[in-house]
Amino acid sequence: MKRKTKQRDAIWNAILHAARPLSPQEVHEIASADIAQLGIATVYRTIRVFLEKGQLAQVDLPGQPPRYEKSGLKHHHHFHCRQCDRVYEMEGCAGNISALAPDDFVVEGHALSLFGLCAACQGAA
Amino acid sequence: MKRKTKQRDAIWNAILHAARPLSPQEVHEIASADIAQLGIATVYRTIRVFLEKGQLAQVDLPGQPPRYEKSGLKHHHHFHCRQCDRVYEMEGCAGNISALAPDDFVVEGHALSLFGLCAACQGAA
DNA sequence: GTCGTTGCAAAGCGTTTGCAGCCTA
DNA sequence: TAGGCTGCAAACGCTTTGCAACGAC
Repeated sequence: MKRKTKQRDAIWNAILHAARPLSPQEVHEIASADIAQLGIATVYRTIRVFLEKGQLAQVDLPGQPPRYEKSGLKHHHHFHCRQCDRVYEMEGCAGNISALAPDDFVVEGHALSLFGLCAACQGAA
Repeated sequence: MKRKTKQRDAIWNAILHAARPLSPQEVHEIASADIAQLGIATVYRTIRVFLEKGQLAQVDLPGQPPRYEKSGLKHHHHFHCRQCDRVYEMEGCAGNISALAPDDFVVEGHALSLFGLCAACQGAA
């Protein structure tokens, strides 16, 4: 990344102002409000550049395409609403999870996610 | 599913005898030992039929294509080896995980997975 | 013989890449 | 002006679907 462009500004702003991890499609939709004919390929390329620079973190949930949030957040997990498909941040972490693995396995990390209905979708149901 | 065929036998046996969840490709490779020119499309179609019949359960891990294991196993979680890419079953479950979600969210379930190196890959390293 | 099932090839779908033109520095 | 960046369209990898032939019952 050598140059500052309005496409990159729009993409970065979209991610920064969202309070939750966004999929490439979500980023594209939001950033398109600023730049009408923004190409989806540019979104993918720019996300990758941000990842390599360490500005973005990839959020993988089971059975879901990757989403992205700004990096540097402290250890946390996610809640996936099965109705609106949005992903929310959750603070905290259940401890002692590594103990579940066999003794001769090396545990490098863990992923935990909850799913169900978010407050908004619960009210709408 | 109305008829018994050697393709379905081979696919079911592959899954049954594996002690871990298998991807469609893994199923195809294993079952191909029985039936040389087994088509990958048949594997996908048959897996779907087994899913609909409830004989199979889908195992989704973050950032991974779906894998499949026979259904009816008691609540458990998985370990993903980043070296050999295999997925292993783990017994047990860290309790009280639902408490992480906001109070006004409805938690329907959780997914927990560990990643690192399995015993075999650790020895090889 | 019927019709559920199969293998092959084509179609889908989300993501990546090639390339000519654009635009930042 | 140079060359990084963009949009478009083609290419990709994995999964699904269409279709004619096969084979279980």
